[in-house]
Amino acid sequence: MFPTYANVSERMAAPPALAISTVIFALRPSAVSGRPTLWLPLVKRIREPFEGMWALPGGPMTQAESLQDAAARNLRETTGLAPAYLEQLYAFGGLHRSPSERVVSIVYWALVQPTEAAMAQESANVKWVRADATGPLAFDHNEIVEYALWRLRNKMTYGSIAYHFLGEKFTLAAVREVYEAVLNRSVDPANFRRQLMTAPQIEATDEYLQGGKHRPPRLYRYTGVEAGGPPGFHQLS
Amino acid sequence: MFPTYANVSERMAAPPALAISTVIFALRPSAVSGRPTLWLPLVKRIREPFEGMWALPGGPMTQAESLQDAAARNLRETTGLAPAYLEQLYAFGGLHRSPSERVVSIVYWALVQPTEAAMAQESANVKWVRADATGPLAFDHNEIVEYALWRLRNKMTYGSIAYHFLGEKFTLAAVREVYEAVLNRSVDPANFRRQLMTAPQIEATDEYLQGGKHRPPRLYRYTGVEAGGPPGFHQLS
DNA sequence: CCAAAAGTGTTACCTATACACCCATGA
DNA sequence: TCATGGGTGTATAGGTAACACTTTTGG
Repeated sequence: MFPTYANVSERMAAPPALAISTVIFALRPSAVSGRPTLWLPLVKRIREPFEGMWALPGGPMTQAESLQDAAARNLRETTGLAPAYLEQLYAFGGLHRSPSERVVSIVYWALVQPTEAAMAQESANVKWVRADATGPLAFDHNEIVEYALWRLRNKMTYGSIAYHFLGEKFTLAAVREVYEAVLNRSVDPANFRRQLMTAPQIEATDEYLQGGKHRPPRLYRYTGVEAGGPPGFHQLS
Repeated sequence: MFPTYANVSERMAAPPALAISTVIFALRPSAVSGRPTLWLPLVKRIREPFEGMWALPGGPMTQAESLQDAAARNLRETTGLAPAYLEQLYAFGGLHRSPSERVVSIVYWALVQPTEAAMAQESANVKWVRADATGPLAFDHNEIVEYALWRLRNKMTYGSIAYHFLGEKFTLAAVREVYEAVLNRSVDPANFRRQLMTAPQIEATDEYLQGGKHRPPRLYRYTGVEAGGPPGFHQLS
């Protein structure tokens, strides 16, 4: 099963195991308040260590994929969705993350647009939970989720990733609800609207969202690109 | 030398090689203008691939060290200096970064305070170059340096890492010169001074820097901590 | 006294924020 | 018509940038 080494020094020089994990965020209306809240999927561990506990989706790194591709595949297999946003979070490599062997995990975080069908794709081994109430997780995954939340909030405050939670067309109120859900505070609708209007990447359509109880709001479109990385580095591999 | 595998599928499942590299920034007065500029150390490759070319300091990952420790050791061995600032940059894992085998590199970036002695620690296999003129490097190291520069500038604009380039006590003009060197533009001394003064982490001493040609400037001290990570995550492993 | 950097004062402008107000629609 | 969210107007405060000005030292 494992490669054998001729002597001790070769064994010491062997690389740690390498794994990929993903923190996948989606926005879903709360059952109680109806307002959107942050959710993420977990998978149940079916072997030791931490057998039976919930953990972030992930798996061992293979030779044939780039890091980004491995993370995207991981996301697809877990949620059935294509990533609207995918970015590297951090490489975790502490000595005692896993009790059995040394594992270095490269963690990605993603935003997906929750289709009704895909969210229902739960099973005995996959469940979605609120991001702020995951319960105890395997390995150091609680820390990882906390850090991912911090990065998400940080990017949200000045950045334009909010749109990746939404579909092609959206109301400005929907964008505001994304902000409120992620930052966990209320935002003045009037000022928020003006801030978005000054951004050249927001384009008004001539459509209105019908079917609401009140005045139909105008729909807008996001025309920016912003891949999951710093500007000028279109595909960091 | 290399472990052998029983069949093809096991070989495919073998992990990629794992390496650590560091981008080490130091500020040194330019030979021509006298103003401080950004420099970094390179090492000459003594084996294939890219034998004879210059590359970032680095080496294979070992079982016994955390990622942070491995990077710190790497830095010490190359510069002889302790890191004033050390933070993970990115994990690079493209399929064709190395022509021979698949390598995933976890790259750290560091700031050091250049002592005269340490900067002189050059040899046939180690040289310091200006960060904006490294020449062609081995592997994808040119991209990595570019990305590290982008992160450095980004953190500098709002953050407090500038002090890690300096000693314990410094003049406000010295801080300004750090900004100007990194951001590559001039900064208004009057406004810059006021911005720093409002920051509570800057503490005035009652000492003045003597020996200059003009009015002796007051010395200040930095009392913040800011480890190399996001707030609340004191030691991401 | 002069040059030059240290350090202070003043003003214009821009943006975040608070909040009053009108508009359009379903019920 | 009323309730409610969509959308506009406006006054205020705080921060940034530009730049004139005073202070203090070495030569």
